[in-house]
Amino acid sequence: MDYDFKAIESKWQAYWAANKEFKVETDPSKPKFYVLDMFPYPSGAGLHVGHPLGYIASDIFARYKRLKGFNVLHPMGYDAFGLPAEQYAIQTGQHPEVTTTQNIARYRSQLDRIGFSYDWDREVRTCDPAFYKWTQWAFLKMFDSWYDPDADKARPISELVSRIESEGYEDVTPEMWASASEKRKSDILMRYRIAYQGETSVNWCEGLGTVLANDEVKDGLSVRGGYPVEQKKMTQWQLRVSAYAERLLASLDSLDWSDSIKEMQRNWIGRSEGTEMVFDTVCGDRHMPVTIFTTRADTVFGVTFMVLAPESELVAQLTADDRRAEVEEYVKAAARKTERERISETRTVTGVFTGSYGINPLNGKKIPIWVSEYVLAGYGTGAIMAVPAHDSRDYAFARKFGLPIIPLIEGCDVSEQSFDAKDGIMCNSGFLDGMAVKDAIEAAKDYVEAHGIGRRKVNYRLRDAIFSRQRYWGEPFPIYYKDGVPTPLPESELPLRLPEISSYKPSPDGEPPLARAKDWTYDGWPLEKSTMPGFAGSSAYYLRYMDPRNDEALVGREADEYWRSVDLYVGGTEHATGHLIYSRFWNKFLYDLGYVCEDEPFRKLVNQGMIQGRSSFVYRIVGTNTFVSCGLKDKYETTEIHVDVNLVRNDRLDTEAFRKWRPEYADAEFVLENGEYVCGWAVEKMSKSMYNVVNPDDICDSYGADTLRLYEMFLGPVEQSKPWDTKGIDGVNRFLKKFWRLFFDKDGWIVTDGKATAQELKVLHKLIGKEQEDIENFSFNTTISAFMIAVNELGAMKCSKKEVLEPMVVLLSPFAPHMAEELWHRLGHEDSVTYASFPEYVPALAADDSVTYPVQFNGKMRFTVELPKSASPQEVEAAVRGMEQTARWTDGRNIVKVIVVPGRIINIVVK
RNA sequence: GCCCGAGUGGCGGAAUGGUAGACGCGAUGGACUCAAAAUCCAUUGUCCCUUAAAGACGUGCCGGUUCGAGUCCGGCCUCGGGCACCA
Repeated sequence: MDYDFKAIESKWQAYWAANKEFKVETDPSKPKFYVLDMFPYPSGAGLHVGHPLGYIASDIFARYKRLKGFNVLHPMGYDAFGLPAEQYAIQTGQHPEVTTTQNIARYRSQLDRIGFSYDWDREVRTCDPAFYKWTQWAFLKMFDSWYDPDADKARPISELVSRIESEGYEDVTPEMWASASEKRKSDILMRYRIAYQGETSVNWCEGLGTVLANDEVKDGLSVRGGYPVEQKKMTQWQLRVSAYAERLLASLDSLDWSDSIKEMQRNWIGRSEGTEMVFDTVCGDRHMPVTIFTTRADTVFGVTFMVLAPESELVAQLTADDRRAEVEEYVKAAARKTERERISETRTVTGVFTGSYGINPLNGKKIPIWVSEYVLAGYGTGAIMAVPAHDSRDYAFARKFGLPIIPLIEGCDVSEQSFDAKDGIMCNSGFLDGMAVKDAIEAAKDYVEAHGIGRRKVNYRLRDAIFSRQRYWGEPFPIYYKDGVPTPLPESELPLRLPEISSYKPSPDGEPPLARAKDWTYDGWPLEKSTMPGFAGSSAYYLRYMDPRNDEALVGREADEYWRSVDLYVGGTEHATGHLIYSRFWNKFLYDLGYVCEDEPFRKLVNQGMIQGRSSFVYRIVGTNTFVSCGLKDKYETTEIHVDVNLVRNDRLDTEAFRKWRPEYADAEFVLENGEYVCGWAVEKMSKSMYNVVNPDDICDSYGADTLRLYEMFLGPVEQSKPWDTKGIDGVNRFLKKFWRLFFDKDGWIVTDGKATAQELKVLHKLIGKEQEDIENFSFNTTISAFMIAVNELGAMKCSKKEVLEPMVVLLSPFAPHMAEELWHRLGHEDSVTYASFPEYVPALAADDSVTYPVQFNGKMRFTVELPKSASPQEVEAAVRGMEQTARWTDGRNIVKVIVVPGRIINIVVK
């Protein structure tokens, strides 16, 4: 009886769906485990074989945890707002919701074929009003909160208001507040709200007609679409993520994430400890204090000039009248440049002198103040003290404009380049002379603080997140403008639904598409016209899965306290500085206000690698329609042409299929080698234009979902990127057939009730031990190898005993659930194998009774000796020393010591 | 430039400091077959050699620690990823 994967897979997929086999409820009697995949954006192209890699891994883990007795939450949904659907809408007039719904249906059918154990009753879609109600709700909470630095957490803004009313806060006095207009009060509170509106320099992308967050821009181009991005001052909604910088950094240590992703987040947060220092400045006869930030307070004696960012407000105030024209010209030129241009012109040093001077607070020296692009307005104070001897950027600037360079470290050579390293002994530095740099930094900080010149300060690179997008297909802001004052919609009005509009383009006067909506008002006042960015909907979706149909709360108390946080999160590294920061921020905010009980959303994170494409090539002889096999192509002048990988198997071209592929190849001729046409290949990104996209549906058709699952895992470690290469898929397919043949021969079912031998039990228990250990370590490829060995051994022993095979089916079920389900039922079970228990591992049954020790002399392998497993290292040594008499082993030399590595090896050191 | 990660057969990849190359693919030979497919068996790192035995050499390069290093340490090289005027 043959393994008929088609019948088996469709049968059990239907059974699982009909019985809602993976439906899960809160069940305090069982321990919980929450396994989550990063939900996909349903693109029009559908899934290729790379997408399910992480899903398969997490599904194996989820199924394993169920067998281990956990109540497993394993949901799936769609990140459904986004650019491609909107751009398609702009081109075709098709409502993005229509496209999105179609794409979701396609994704769903593709996912279903692979046999995932999702609880589909918990599906969420970010574009569903019932879902985005809670995105809007969270925004309102952020609008209605401020970050209290004393409590070090977010608090309701009403607490700040009462504090201002009674005692004032920072520069706001109770009197000021009492007499302030509504507009003025709103402006004051905007400075503190977690979700606030403010003018900043934003990444404006003309090509997309919207602003973008920092993580949506790479190399000066938009990540989506690759359009140029420029800096523009605009008033936008923002999230005060920077208030959480320290907490986001500190709790990274407690997370079970890969070092590389934690490091990426640390770099993105960019904590830097330094000093803020006040320099007095003179512009004509006006004096003005200017604050700078430095991490090298020890180098103040080497300051020879100061630099302001072109965008800094200080520039206008510090420009002398006779320099004004030139400075303004420079500032304008800098503003005109796109981010892209600034990057491409890296290291070309530009700048202009302001005509004013700063006074070094430590030695009273007068130093010129310049403006240059290399100083950023958004970091620190937008002004720096320049120490050319010990900072490479200051050095380049000083060289270009002929400014003095004063070395501060004994023996350093600054004739060719600056000395940036923080080691050596200080000189030319007054009271710091003779100190080591590290001590001097601290001494200088102490001095500066003691003399009221400045204070210690920690700066972060992490910026607040720009939260407005000038687009249609996103969550509308629950905000309206009453007399021009941003006012939150009452919670009872949520969700605020996206209005229907006639065209998805920006309005003729350059406003976002929502400006086209009829009657986009609340209570007679205009509603906010921008929408939220892509990361809004994905920031708390993991919480919604816990309680997806709750109309009263994002997540109910009971569900939250049971499921708490995600135990295992699987997804790609591309979200390291976007989604994974925003989600952590969002979660910490909700935690501060008591809406969730865990401070961190994702306990353990596994980043699956990318599956690249493996493109195939044919070689056409120039000017002909004749194609030459790869090995012979050097004998002709040829052009390399991508050929659809689905026409190629094991690098051999199906020439008939090739002729039918395209009309122009219908009469193609071939020059073969050994009767075959061999294709060339290269690893490239999987994409339509390279004809290297492999659809999982095709693999399911020809090999089955179980083979696909096994093969994707067998390809190598989950975390590693690798090209998809169908070569080798026969191996795992063969394994499944062999497994099947333990149960069936050509006449049918052959499983017997006989008692298992010690040998057979050893094979079984070795596998149980190995699988348990490997799955916990997320090492699935080695488990599959162990499985292959076990099946080969059982096959060789002709073992068809139920006592052995039944646990084998359970062991197989996380990997090849369809086959396991079929066999499980044939073994007489009524229930799904989902409810089986993971077989108990008995190490004694897996153990060998004797061990073959390799014996080495001075590390050189000489012979082996077989000793009982139970022998202690001392007994092993005694046994070996007992053999010492056999002199030829030691060549007349004496044994110095015998090293016994238990269970492993014996090494005899001779001299 | 800075910060991570990785370099192992023809290929994908295994190896708590302990017989490197598990497992799979591919290849070669064989069995079964009229034949093919499927299946099964054997061989498969390199060199030396007619073959075998036995040996020598082998985990990017150079050095070190150790009885013993793919693994640990120091210095390079190459590739991949992230950040990039962050003072």
